[in-house]
Amino acid sequence: MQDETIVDKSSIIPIYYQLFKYVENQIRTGELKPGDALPTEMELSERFDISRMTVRRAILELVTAGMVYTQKGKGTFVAKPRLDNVVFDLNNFYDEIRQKGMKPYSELLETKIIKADEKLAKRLGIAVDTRCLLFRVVIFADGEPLAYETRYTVYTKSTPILESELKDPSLSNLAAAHSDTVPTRSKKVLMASHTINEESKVLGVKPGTPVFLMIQTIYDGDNHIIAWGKAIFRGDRYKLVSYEGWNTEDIK
Amino acid sequence: MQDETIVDKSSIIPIYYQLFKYVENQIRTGELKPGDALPTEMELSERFDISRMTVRRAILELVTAGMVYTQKGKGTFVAKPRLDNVVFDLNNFYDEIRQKGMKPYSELLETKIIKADEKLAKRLGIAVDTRCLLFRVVIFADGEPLAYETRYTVYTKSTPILESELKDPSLSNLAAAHSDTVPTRSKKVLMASHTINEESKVLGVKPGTPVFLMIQTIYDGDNHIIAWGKAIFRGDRYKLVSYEGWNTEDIK
DNA sequence: AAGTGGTCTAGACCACGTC
DNA sequence: ACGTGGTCTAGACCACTTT
Repeated sequence: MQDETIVDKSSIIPIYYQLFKYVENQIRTGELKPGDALPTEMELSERFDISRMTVRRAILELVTAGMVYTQKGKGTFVAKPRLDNVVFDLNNFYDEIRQKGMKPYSELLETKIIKADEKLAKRLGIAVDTRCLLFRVVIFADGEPLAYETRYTVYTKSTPILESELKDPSLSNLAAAHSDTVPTRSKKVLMASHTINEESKVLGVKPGTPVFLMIQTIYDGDNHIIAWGKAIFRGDRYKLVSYEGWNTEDIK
Repeated sequence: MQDETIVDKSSIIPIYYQLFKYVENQIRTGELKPGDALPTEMELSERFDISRMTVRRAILELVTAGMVYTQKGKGTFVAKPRLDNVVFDLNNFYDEIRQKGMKPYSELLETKIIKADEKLAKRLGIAVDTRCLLFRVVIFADGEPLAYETRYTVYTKSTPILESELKDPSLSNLAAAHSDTVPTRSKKVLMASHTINEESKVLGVKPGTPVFLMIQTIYDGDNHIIAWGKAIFRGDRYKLVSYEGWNTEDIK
């Protein structure tokens, strides 16, 4: 009992991928509906005359894609698309701007070495008066100011500030260049806010313009904070888009 | 040549998982640094006296976790943590509120059947005057208004509006209940904005308070729009948090 | 030619759920 | 007792990279 019309064993395309696409299509077209059981692994193995391990590889891909779920001792079932979750995925400003077909450019407003005051010392988890590096940067898209960032790193290495850092700046690069340890983790918090006076001037907008406010903290492997940053970006120019569910390619 | 001190073959814990954790730890502690090559699959297989397929399973987990990458014909290498990407992952309001230890509750301001005007018809991709269902809901956390949602769905089924829908409302549930087709995809756009008069009153804040504005569109399997919604949530009460890199559990 | 990861096989035993 | 998915083995051949 076998069916070669679906799976071509002589094809260059891996068998597991062919089977994955076959089942994916069955789900997409509604032939298999949420809650329905898939054929058992043995059944698929026999039907297409392929080994069970190969079937399992295909099912693993479906599980990873969130389209099916398995239950030990029971079977494999079609999942309901989870549409109530939202995932906003964005890259650094430079890549995001380029991706939209615009030209990124950044202007360094200020860079200096300072001694940490109480507030900064707390943010970086260091002692007061520790030497720190301060950066103020404005990021432009096609000549228009889009974001305003303030960054701090501990300045332990006395490394000179390189031109290259100013060209495509990101907090983690900054942290990597001026720290003894390797940045491995980051935490970012996004809030809705509006500009105050200084920020309005820098971004060239009216005071009170809606903005996103993002606080970033970068950690090394020992969970020590090695950098802290605040980014403000214009709500009228920047949107976060999220696609959820199956085969979201079509609506992008 | 084998080493049983790392991998315990008699343990209940799967071998591939033990190996995964072992390598993960080597990377985490810096014993293996970004760019370093992992031992070859054959080498790991012989060293721990386990089959190559099991070694591959462990490596697959590391690849999925973004900690290593493979190159055909060359080897497997430790990846650099990508810290410039941001992923904001949030559930529906009810789950988010519960997760923060607060009590969610929603109040239905209005629900009625309307005929689509031009603007709504365009948003839902339907003809003008098509019958639609309108929902206006305020969502509370511990008695304090947090979000204000306006939702529209095409009203083809004449399904009665159930009490259960009002208890834990979400746009996709609404769409599922009042549409002939199954919601399988959604698009959400997040913007920074501020309240206007009506929204300020409903949320009990001053006009001009910073808010997140989220536009949701729900599609069925044929990419027809079956629901559209606008959600406004308070910027002073709601934050989006994102963790990136390796082992972000520790800093949560 | 030798070594690497990518795919695939045909078995095996296990824990779990159902009957 | 039986069927299910979860793990594991000891081979095999392939495409690719390096020597």
